[in-house]
Parts: sequence; structure tokens; C-alpha cells
Amino acid sequence: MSIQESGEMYIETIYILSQSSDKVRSIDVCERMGYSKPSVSRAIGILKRDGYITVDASGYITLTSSGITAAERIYERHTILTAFLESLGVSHETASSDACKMEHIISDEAFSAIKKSVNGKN
Amino acid sequence: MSIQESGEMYIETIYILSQSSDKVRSIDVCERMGYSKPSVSRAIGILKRDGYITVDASGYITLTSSGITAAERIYERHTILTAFLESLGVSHETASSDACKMEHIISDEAFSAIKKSVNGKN
DNA sequence: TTTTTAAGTTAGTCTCGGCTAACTGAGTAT
DNA sequence: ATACTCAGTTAGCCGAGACTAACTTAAAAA
Repeated sequence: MSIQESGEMYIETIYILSQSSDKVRSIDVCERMGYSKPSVSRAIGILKRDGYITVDASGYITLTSSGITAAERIYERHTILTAFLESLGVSHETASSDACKMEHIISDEAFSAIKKSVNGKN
Repeated sequence: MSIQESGEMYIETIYILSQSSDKVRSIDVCERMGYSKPSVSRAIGILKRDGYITVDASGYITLTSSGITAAERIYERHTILTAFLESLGVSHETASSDACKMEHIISDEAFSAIKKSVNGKN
């Protein structure tokens, strides 16, 4: 099964948590996302099954190379879309929360057009 | 219950169909959206229960004033977002299909910023 | 008039992605 | 040594929003 929208959120969260602490556990994902332990436990199981993460005996989560690829893709979308909305005068709070929803649904074509526009290339 | 994302799509579809033919039935919504009759039947029941549409004895669907308000809001979002993406060089096809997803999730703040930008006000 | 077709409904299934309750098992503290 | 706490899992529920199969009913066609 291909990655779902909620899976992208979990991967992005793991990616962000990995940047500030090298030990990421399910419970950290729970706290960051505000979801219950069983919800996160199931999501982690799916990401593991689908090869996006590995989980060691101590419960520490690591992104695989395909997990990193997916995370970087979605994280870039998040940052570019946030910057883009802010450039139109949207507050940082709103820009970030809207970007969080848009990042999963926007096409590659539209995203690269927006990215070009943010980078002042048009 | 407040209107859901799928409810917005149904209302928008009824609104668009109403513009080209004054008699809109469930079956027209089925064909336009590519959904089965039972799916549309249930959605229509919910929109009726929630006061967005009325359905007469012959099965013809009419938007109520709150239905029209909701439809105009989402339809404006659709057209502005499509125009906006096209202005960045995105093809009409992609712009329209991305707009169709974005229209339901974007905040009022971000939408009005985009609208201003499309109208050349910044 | 009888049959067929078209539109809509009812009943029940499925997936996704949340949830609670309750259990396990390991590490810490008393 | 016993008890507690913390992390994670299992089992099962729920709502949203699709689906198919099968029924009803009214209009059109034969």
C-alpha cells in the first residue's frame, strides 16, 4: 500500500524530532502530534511494515532511506508553502497550519511553480 | 452537525449544475461526481437534514439560502485559486484539480491574501 | 395492458484514522 | 523484594465517506 496523508504527517514528525534529539520514540510522536499511544502505535507499525522506518529493540525509531526521501519531500513542501503564504502577508501561525494541510494535496506541478515564485525566479 | 468537506463538494456540484440546467436531480450529481447512487442519496439526505437544500416531490434539488451562501463561498475559492495557480504557470487542468482540494482546507486569512494577489492588489 | 427502464432508497460492507480500556513488560524506587 | 511508573500493544469502538446488491416506484415503451 502506498503512503497515506496521515503517514506523511507521522514521517514528517519523526523527521523533525530526529533533528533535535537523536533518540525518537513512539511516545515522543504522541506528545508532538497530540495523539493517543494506540493511534501512534498502529501508525508506526504501518510505516515499519511499508519500509519507511525501523524500530530497534529499545523502541527507538529511525527513518530508512525511503523514509528520509518522503520526509524531505514533505518537509520542503511545508517550509516553502509556509514561506510563500507569509510572503503574501499571512501570519506565521496561519501560514504554517495551512501549509501543513496543503503539503499533502498539492500537485508536483503546482508546488514547483510556487517554489519558483518564492525563490524570486518569476 | 457542521458542514463537512465532502458536503462542500456536493453543494458546489449542485450549484454548478444549477447554472446550466434548472432541474438538478441526484442522478445528475452522481454522473458529475462519479459516485454511486447510494452515496449521493445519503449525502443529499444529510444536506437536506442540515438545511442546505430542499428536494421536491419530483426529486428536483434546490439550494436554500444557506446552501447558496456555502456554494458561493466555495465556488469563489475554486475560481480564485484556479486563477492564482494558472498565473504561476500551472496548466488549467492541474490548477483546477488542485484548487478543488485546496478550496476546502485553506484558511480565510490565506484565501483573502491570495485573492488580493490575484486581483493585482500587491 | 403489460413490460421495461430510470431514479432513488435500504441494508449492509469496507478503509482510514482517530479513540478508550485494559494488558504486558521493563526499569526505578521504596 | 515488592510496588510503581512508563512505554508500548491488543482488542474493540466510532464517524466519515466511499462501495455493491437488491428493492421500490413511477414513467415510458411495447
